Amino acid sequence: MKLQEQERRGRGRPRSDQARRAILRAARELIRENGLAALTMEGIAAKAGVGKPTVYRWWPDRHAVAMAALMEDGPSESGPTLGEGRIPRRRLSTIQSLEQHLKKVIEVFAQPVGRTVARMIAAADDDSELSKAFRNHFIVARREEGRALLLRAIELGEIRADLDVETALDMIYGALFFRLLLGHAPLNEALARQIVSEALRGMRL
Amino acid sequence: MKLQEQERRGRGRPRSDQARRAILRAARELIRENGLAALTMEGIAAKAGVGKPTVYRWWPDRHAVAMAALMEDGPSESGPTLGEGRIPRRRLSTIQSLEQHLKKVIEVFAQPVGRTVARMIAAADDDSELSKAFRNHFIVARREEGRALLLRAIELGEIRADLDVETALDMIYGALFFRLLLGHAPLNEALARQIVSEALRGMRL
Amino acid sequence: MKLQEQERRGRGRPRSDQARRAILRAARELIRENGLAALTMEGIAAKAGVGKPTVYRWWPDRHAVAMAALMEDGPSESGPTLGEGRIPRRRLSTIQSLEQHLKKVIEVFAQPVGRTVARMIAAADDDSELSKAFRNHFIVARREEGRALLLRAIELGEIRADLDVETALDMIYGALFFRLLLGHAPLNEALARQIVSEALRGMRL
Amino acid sequence: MKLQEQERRGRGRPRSDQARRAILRAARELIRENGLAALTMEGIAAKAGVGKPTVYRWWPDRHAVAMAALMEDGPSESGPTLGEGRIPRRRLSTIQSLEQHLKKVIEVFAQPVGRTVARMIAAADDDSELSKAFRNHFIVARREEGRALLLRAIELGEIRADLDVETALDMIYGALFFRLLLGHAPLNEALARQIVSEALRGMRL
DNA sequence: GGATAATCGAGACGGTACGTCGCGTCTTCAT
DNA sequence: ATGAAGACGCGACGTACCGTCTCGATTATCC
Repeated sequence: MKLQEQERRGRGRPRSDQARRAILRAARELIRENGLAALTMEGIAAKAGVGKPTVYRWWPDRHAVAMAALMEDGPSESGPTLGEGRIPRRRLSTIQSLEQHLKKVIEVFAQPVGRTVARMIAAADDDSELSKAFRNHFIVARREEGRALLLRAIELGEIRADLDVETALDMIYGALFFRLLLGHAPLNEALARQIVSEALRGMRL
Repeated sequence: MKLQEQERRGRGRPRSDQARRAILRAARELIRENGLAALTMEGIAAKAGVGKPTVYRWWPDRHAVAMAALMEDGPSESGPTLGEGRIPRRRLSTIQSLEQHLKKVIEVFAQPVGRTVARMIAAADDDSELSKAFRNHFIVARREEGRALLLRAIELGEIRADLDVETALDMIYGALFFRLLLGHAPLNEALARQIVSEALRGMRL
Repeated sequence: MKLQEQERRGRGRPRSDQARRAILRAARELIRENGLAALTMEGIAAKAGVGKPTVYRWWPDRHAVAMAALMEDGPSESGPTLGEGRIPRRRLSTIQSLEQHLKKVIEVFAQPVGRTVARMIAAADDDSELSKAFRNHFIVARREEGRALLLRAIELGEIRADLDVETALDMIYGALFFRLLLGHAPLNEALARQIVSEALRGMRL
Repeated sequence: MKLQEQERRGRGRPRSDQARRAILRAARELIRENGLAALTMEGIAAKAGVGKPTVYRWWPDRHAVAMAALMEDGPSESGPTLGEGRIPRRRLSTIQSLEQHLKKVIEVFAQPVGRTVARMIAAADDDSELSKAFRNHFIVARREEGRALLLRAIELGEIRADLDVETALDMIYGALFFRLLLGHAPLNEALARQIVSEALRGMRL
């Protein structure tokens, strides 16, 4: 990261970070107001009080601006649910922590912006760096939290050691994603409990 | 219902089903050739040898045409995997049948059109009848097959009777969907086995 | 004429003169309401409660319908201003009659429909029978009245006998037409007097 | 006025006069090739190698483009027929000059483009600035030449001083217009002589 | 009186052009 | 020499009418 920034240094006057922030702020508000489909580069530039070429200088298309905008203040990190000293403090088992974690994830993604984020991830048909970063920011990071919990649970002997962790994670987070995008059943906190409960029976020693 | 239909009949030139089919055929080919993003109403009309208003007379936007087109000859039904007489013939347990079924689903959705279908489902942010029909056609119908298999398995005593079938189904199919849309891991036949295997341990008596 | 009508007779359902009248009536009202430019075949058919093909069966395009409609109840004939017994009765000289005649013509064409008629005549770039009939109905017929008056004036020795009647008529009616279409000066009754006055000095013995 | 112009300057890319000229040129050629009725905004834009919005940025509709196009190189000015030193040189009386002038006007308007121009003037039912400019360019300017000639003739004692010049001008030019638009009689050079001759008898001392 | 046939209202059809919107690029001026 | 402003070429949008056609229903003449 730092290397990239340093590479950029030296050539000409640095770009106005103020313009960049105005653009992202405008994009964010427009998405909230009218949804992703109604987001246009022209609208962003106009709302940000910025020329269109300035927007294009930073991002190649509206999708990229939207991703950047949502990553800046989208659903916030769910926080350090896995603090070393935290679990003992609350006397939560690792599995209970997983359920708590899933509840938070559900809470975030059940909101309008969360749904937008999920749709953007699903709809993206490219493999640009930004797309990867976006997926990583919103999904993979959470899945990593889940993985850490599962590994810790194995370590602690709460679940069986020969668990296929990757598949288990896809089943857990996939169930959330599936309900969110399909809409065939509610995406509420009860789901967290149900998922953990069902998964647990398969993961028990 | 009948009254409405009767009211509608008899007046004016009837809609040309030939035009309808030509439109869907053109849309299908265009999607296969250039992908969903490059699909335009104008292109569809031109390729179908049809006026633009005729396309709009049938469907409100390109998304709807695409859905209708893919539903007409998208990934075909995976077939009657649960025929009464079939399972004994092949000597497959219900759970083995589920794995076979998942393999077929994966096979279909791993193909380009399958990915397109999945993205369309995920990206749809409306609840129109067509959207529901599309989801039903491609996802819900398969999930129903899965449910039938699980219920049969319960009946036959292959898995525990107090299983939360809905959650289990969301975990199974969600895992597929998740991998397909996130692309963080391959969507291959091995996944079917892994999913069933992991899920099974939780579903055993 | 009768032969043509007899030739037309046949087996099928005869054309509905009621439909014809409804079409012309609708066209007339639409012209009055929104002007000629806003007149459409669809609008006419809808307003007349008639199918489009029925309109096309009678007239080839909207211009033709408009002409037919305006000819049916456009500016009415200015009446028999040249009745043999009428002039003596009113003790008007032929030239005074000409002025009266021009006043009536001006009165008609100064109205909105009159302006529409004039524009239609000017804008027509075809030489169809209907166009000729239209010009004849609204312009030539009046010019003929003028010619009759001039010829009579010559006969009576009110103006010189070697007058170029055709040119004189074009100058008289052309002046009206010119003001109407150019709009550079008012088209009012005073003009009738001015035209006759100026023309007369050139037409006197 | 100057303030408005100054306000407008400096911001943004200036309008391309090259595009403007290409549009007018294309419109002119299309009118000559297929006539006014076949002129479309789309055709103009395509032929000019310009986007449709650019055409609309300059003119509101096809009529306006046509007017602007014809004004740029329509029938050229008939030239300084009333040069101070010219009349004596050619030993033409003012009235003879008027006849010459009318011949030139006739020559121009008897050509296809001249007829188109006349029809456009007649058909225009608005009072936009452009319509006025168009009428002024093609008709009023010539009528002004005629007025100058008549006024000079009065000055020189060639015609009577109490002539109603405006009415006389309308009769003279109206006769041309009338024949052009009605087409009931030829619009040729003989007409110039006839008009002047007939008008003169009324204008003589 | 039944068959035949042209017309009727209705409205979908293949088209053309409309006028607008947004794209991504460019050109100019002010800072 | 950057950045806002905004025009540019382009292409698709969704709509309005065009003039034609295909329906079922109606209304006349002819056999």
